[in-house]
Amino acid sequence: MAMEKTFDAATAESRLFNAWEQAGCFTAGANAKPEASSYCIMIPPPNVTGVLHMGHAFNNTLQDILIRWKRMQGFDTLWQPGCDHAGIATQMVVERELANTQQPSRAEMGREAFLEKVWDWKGKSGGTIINQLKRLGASADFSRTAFTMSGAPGAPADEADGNFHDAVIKVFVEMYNKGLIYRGKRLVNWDPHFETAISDLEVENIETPGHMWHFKYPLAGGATYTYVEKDEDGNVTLEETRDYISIATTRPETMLGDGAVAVHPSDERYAPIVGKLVEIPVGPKEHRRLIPIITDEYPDKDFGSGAVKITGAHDFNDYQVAKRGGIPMYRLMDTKGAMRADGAPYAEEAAKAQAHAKGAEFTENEIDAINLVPEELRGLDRFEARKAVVEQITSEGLAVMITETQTVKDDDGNETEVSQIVPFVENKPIMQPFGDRSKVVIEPMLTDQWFVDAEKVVGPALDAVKDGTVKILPESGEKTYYHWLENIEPWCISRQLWWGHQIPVWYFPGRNKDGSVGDPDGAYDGPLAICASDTKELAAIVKERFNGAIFTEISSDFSAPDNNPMDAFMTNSLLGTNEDYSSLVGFRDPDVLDTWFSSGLWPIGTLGWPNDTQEMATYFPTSTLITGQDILFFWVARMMMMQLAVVDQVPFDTVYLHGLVRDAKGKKMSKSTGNVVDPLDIVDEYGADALRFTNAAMASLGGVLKLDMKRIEGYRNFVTKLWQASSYGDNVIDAFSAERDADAPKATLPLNRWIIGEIAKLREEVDSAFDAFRFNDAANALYAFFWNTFCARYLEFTKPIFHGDDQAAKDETQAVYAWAIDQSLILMHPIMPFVTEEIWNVTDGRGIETGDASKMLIHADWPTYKAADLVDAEAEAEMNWVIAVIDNVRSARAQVNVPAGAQVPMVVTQIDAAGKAYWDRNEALIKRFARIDSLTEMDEAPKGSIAIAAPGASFGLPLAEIIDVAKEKARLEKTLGKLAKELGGLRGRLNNPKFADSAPAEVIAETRANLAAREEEEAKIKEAFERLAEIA
RNA sequence: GGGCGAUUAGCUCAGUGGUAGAGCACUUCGUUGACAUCGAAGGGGUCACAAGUUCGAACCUUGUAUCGCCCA
Repeated sequence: MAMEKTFDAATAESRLFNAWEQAGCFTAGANAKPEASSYCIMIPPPNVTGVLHMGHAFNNTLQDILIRWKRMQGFDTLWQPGCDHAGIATQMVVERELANTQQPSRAEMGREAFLEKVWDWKGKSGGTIINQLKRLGASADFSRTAFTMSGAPGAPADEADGNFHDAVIKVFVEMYNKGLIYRGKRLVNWDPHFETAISDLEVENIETPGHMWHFKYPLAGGATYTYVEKDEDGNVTLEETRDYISIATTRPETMLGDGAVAVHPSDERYAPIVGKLVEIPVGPKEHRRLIPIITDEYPDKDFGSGAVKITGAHDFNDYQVAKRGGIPMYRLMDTKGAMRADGAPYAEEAAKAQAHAKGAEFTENEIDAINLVPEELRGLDRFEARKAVVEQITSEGLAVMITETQTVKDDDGNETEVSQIVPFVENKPIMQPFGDRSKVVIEPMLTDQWFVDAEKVVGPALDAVKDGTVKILPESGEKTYYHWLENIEPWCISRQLWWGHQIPVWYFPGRNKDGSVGDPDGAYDGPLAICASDTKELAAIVKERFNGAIFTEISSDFSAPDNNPMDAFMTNSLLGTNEDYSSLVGFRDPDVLDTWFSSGLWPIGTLGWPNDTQEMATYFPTSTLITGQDILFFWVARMMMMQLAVVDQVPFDTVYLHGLVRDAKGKKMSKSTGNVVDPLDIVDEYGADALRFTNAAMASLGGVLKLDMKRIEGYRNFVTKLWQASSYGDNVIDAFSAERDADAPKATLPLNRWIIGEIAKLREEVDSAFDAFRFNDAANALYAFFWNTFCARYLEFTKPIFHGDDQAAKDETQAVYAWAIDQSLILMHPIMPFVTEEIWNVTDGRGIETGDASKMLIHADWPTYKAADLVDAEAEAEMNWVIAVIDNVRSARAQVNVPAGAQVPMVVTQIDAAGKAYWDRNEALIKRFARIDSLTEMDEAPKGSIAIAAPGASFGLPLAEIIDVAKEKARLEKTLGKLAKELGGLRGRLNNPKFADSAPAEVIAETRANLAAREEEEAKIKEAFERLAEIA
């Protein structure tokens, strides 16, 4: 059947994809050879609320290239797709939908009903991004699409069969029992909008306009000191008596929770007052707290006044200082970021804090219970409180004042300078943390959270990369990996959300034997906590531990009416004071696990662990992970730690990291800049193959990814080129009618022997590029081969054969042409699956219409032939000679303005035996493409000829009457100039005795051969130049 | 401030010690029967700078400058 004029990507893509999917081409193990090794890629699970963006398109193109390549090679492949449940993002999406459809809010409907809504939403809309991947041609095993919440309680029937939930819970319980997970009070990123802790990854630090206020903290009891400032040379520039220390802050509202003022130990200005007490200048005057001046390495002497207030509960740096110095950390805000309104009146609370400062013992929880917000600020939003605090301090005269001079114009236009004393407030940009979803300012907050003790599990993850078990590409990624893991922090894994894996820990509040609040064990001041994988296991633990006590659970949804954790407290406390419990009432921790905790188990969780599955046996450890370098820490490192901690094996052997896809100028794509490119728009306009080829060509190791539309257009043209060359084979030379074979046809013509060898070289190049994850090298090799070698040379050179009457030559060339196209399609298929499959199909009706997967290109055998076997050096030398003659003639003609269409005569003055043979065999071809009508042998070229030098031969075009002699002279002079430069370099090297001594023999031989060739060329051109000089 | 990286043709980028490359853009020419989403022929680079190692450096070392990214 004749090929259409052009490739219609829009209709072909969906038709081909459906045919592949229906024929089961993507399923695990499809096209595997018997006894094949396995090759597995885990998709980095996109967010279930996500839509496809360029980053996904790039990332998944690379994965698909590798999978298709390995699948064609006969490996037992699995590309495992799926999504993560994205706790915060999904809750946000569903809550927004509830609001838009006038349904009750999350809080109104309660936890259980809300989760039902989430599952409904997931069923309706959760598959968006996975379906979008199909538009790219992604050949993942969609029948295995996984979800990090599958199998969770409350999951609908179609999500209940997965067991990701079991895996997550089992890992938590095991790590808890091994002491790798603990609960504690620690500073976390708190999102006041969603009222949950969030991970560092979900925080965006953005520079925003802010203010730096300067306040005076008076020394206690009116004490004074001499404050001295010196310049670089030690000269005194300021000396005065002060009764205060000056503090600079961007967050005055946190002053209420200050625990100390810190200065650098080497700061001489404050040395006299270190250890003294200062008064926090806010709050009711009669209850002002006193805090100490301490030393710490953290303050920067040159920043602000050099003195820093320490608010351990609301700042990450201060937290470290407070921990080092044993400074109390007072929490000032509630979960919404408003100033606390709980607790006793301020006077009472301030007294507690002062008592603690003087040495009274308080537990962590007791300190946390202290509310140091004065009555008039309680309940205010933090930004409102900030204004109020600034106002209070300023009105009390405790702001640092400066003189500001302004020029003012009066009504008559006279300018006068007016000075006034104003509070010192610097307007300056400050880095502020924002929640990436909520867009509100993140509040560092001291809260109770669950943590993985990362330090205890980091060792094996470090070793696996250090000893080469796992490779990270590009190599610089390994350095970053070490740096982070060697300085690892505890990992906060609890989130105050409803959508997620609920933490499998139950609390049993009660009363200690001495009557104090505590757990039924009487062990410590928190409630008793028991970790178990489910309530059945929990009941067994309770029964055994408390002499046969029955376990009764109350709901942990304390937002529900009539449900209060105090119920459990009351019930348990009524149960007597000895160990004879008959029943214990507990509730489950309401928090859920960080989504990354489940994503961290993606490799084993998707393969069915903890069950002993065939997939685990076959595909784990997996092979290659391709992901963005921005989640090296958050995901890659955690997968390493968790898989090693849980199954004692690395999750993959190679990690390929890539950067962010940017616009053509290198700017980040963002909605606000308006430079976002939708990959599906590109697919619509240029076809998926063009986008994929662009992605591959951009993917140099460690390279920056700049997406340029011009480039996509160029690769769309390449798709067309491939189509046209195939259509020439089909419609013009009828190459595809005969039977063909995977092996190269027998060929006698040098042209055909040559292209077979070129294909073999290409196959090696493509394989070694893919092996080394150099997708760009593979793409460039394919592009250069097909455009410059196959189309510009081979295809053109077949024309004289089909215009001639040598039937044997025609038959052979048809066979070789068809084979070369087939091989090109195979080698290009991983990068451009659609157009290649379509051509494969229409040139032989193979597979797509019949649904026979074994005849589709996607399951064709990847070739293994070697250049060493298929390259014919003789044929190669001959074709290179022919090409050199044609190129030289064309170039010379163009430069001296011989009309391109003119047929001209040529003379040969000298030619060696090889050259003669080459000429004789390729005369028709050379004449056609060099536009030569005759060749005459002469001893000497006619005066005024154009000189053509070829290896072993000298030609001339006797066109004295047509050409511009001056131009020809200029051309030859230019060539001689270039040659002279090259010759100089080559002779310089060869004449240097040290070069002969130190350089490898092959380099010397190569240099000599090169010199000889250049010298021959120079001699010919000089001769021609002299001949030309004779006539002009 | 700490860590990682970059600087090569007008633009976007390859190039891990042996004659500086590609694509795009540019100039000139072209309705020769695969293809104008094309063809032919060209121009264009002190490889950021400086010093060093080497027979030989875009490439290795050190420093400087500028620019990114990540973490504070």
